Amino acid sequence: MASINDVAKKAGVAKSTVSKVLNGYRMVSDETREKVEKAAKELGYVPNSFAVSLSKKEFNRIGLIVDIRHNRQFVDEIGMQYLTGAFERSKVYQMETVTFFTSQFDDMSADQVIAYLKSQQINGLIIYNLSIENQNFYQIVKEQFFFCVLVDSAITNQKTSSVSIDHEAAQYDVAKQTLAENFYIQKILYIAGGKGGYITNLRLKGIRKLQKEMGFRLTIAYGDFDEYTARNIIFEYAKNIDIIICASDLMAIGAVNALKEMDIFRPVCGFDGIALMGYTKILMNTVKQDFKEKSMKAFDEMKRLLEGKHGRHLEIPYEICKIDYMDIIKKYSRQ
Amino acid sequence: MASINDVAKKAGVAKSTVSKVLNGYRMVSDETREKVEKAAKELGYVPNSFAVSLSKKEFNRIGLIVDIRHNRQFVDEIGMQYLTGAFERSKVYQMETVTFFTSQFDDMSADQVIAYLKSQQINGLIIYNLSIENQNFYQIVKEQFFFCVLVDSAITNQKTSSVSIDHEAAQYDVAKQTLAENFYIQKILYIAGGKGGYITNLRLKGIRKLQKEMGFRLTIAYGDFDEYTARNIIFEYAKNIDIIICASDLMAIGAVNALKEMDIFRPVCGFDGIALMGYTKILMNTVKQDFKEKSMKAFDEMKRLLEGKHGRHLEIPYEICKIDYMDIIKKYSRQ
DNA sequence: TTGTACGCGTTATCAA
DNA sequence: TTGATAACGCGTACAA
Repeated sequence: MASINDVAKKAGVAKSTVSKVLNGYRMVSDETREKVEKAAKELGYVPNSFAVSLSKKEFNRIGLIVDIRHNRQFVDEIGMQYLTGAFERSKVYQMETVTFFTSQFDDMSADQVIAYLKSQQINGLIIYNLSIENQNFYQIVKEQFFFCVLVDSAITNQKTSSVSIDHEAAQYDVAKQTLAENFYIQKILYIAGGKGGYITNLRLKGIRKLQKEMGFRLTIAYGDFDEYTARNIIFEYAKNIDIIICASDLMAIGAVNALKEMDIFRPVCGFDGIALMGYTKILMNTVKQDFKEKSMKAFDEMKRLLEGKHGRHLEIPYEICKIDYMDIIKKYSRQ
Repeated sequence: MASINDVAKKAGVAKSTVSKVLNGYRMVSDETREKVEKAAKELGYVPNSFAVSLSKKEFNRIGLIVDIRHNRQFVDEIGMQYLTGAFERSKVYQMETVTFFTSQFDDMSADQVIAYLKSQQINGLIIYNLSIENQNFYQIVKEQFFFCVLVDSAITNQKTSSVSIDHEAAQYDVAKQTLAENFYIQKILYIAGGKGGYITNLRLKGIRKLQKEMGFRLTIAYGDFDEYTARNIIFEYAKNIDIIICASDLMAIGAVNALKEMDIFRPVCGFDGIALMGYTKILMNTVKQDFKEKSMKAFDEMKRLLEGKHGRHLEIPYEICKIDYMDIIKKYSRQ
């Protein structure tokens, strides 16, 4: 790899001059500029970004933390959209990005994680779907070791922003709509996420608010965002229930499939609007979010934090709809 | 951020001594070792990886190139598994990894891509599912600008290895098995991938080999690995066909759904073994690969190349099976 | 066993 | 307008 010294030698100038030319300083004669540019081109010179960072004392790298431990299909699809959104923005802002899956940190303490990230010169973290069990990152966020943007969690502090939809309102809306489409509803089964989880509690608040308004009987079970668990919950409760509201599409899919096996019908609604829903061929209400858009917003917010602004909460829109198979395959078709 | 100088000052030793202690040199007295370790700990010292690289002249970063332009669901699921596999290995080998989606490079020339990657100090590329249309990366691989490992393509040269299953044999096997399960098969429709694609041609070879052996009538259509396209192909051809062999699960899913709409039954088989298949509730033969395992093998191979070994082709095993919904949700359940 | 001095590739300052 | 030189943080011969 040709270095700036090689270019300088070839062009017959000092390396500081090369640096000036290549960084667009204006106080250079056209003659030397041409000499330098020619030499650089011929040598295929590309500046060493490590040396640039070192010299400029700028080490701005953003870590993308994707929680990949569970919710396989769910996370697959959403995670990929998160990444594409972030990558797109990182290119625009010329900020370097490093991707991590939380599973990489499973056997580390918080201190070790911090040391590891710092050694990689990371000073900003975008954390997607931080789950309550992830003690390490909760601590990292709280103690403000890095600038953080949380997607779908909602801690904010001086160095931390959060980006998410209004989970409470969304859960309220999707449930209400589903109820409106069905008559004689008395008993509702709500399959929540993980017990004690932040998002889980917000969504629970939404369903409770609706309960207060409409006065149905509410049974709550925790499905842990897990399809298989939701399935078993259905087997246990569904017979004496009129309708099932799920805190995620994946659990809703598990629920519908269990109902089919029981050979009974109950209306079900989900949450997230994942494409997988289309493949089940079941048209049910769900809360659709634009994950890529959300991720781009998160990146914008990171930039703001890096510029010294104070952390804040950002809300993004959602939509109640049904996911249709044909829409999905057409949307992603190459035709 | 504390630097090595700060540690040295605090410990009252020279920075070279600090370096020696922290890098495990043995020729240090216990006394100074303790002093240094204490100081480092108190300051929360973490070496600057940029400076380390610069000093050691080691810039080993591996770029992971994921082709994300199309095959949405397909790529979602598989891409994520590729990434987890690579990340796992990168941690073991202590090699830094940078993730790219090909869409980031869409508006760049090959030279620009090379310059960009080089400026990021990348000298190894693991390229997943390089499609024939991706001229840039084909050129990059061929002209050997970086050490490359191709997953599911098969160029090899001095600096390039490839890792894949035996596509020809796999296509042959899955088709043969599917035929064996059905009688009176005369006319076969083969929905291939992209015209002229490397993998597409290999799989075509497999089906043609079977045709020679068994003597059925073979119709070939190009589905472009696209579900929607496969669907339309079915509408056009399926009536006069006994069985449908697809070069990907996604196309197979599109095919089955189209058949259902036509209200006719035809045996179908797929290729890849993706989890999505389970959600369609259609039990069909497919070629199952372990994508994570494949990605780890690719990383191992990259390490080999970096050590100066010659590029080569690596074959990994596959399995003919049916993807069952219950297996899938149990496998990924947290219970 | 410890410290000095240099080099890695770059930018920035200041003198020429 | 250009060039020498000092940083940036670290590793490492080599000298002490």
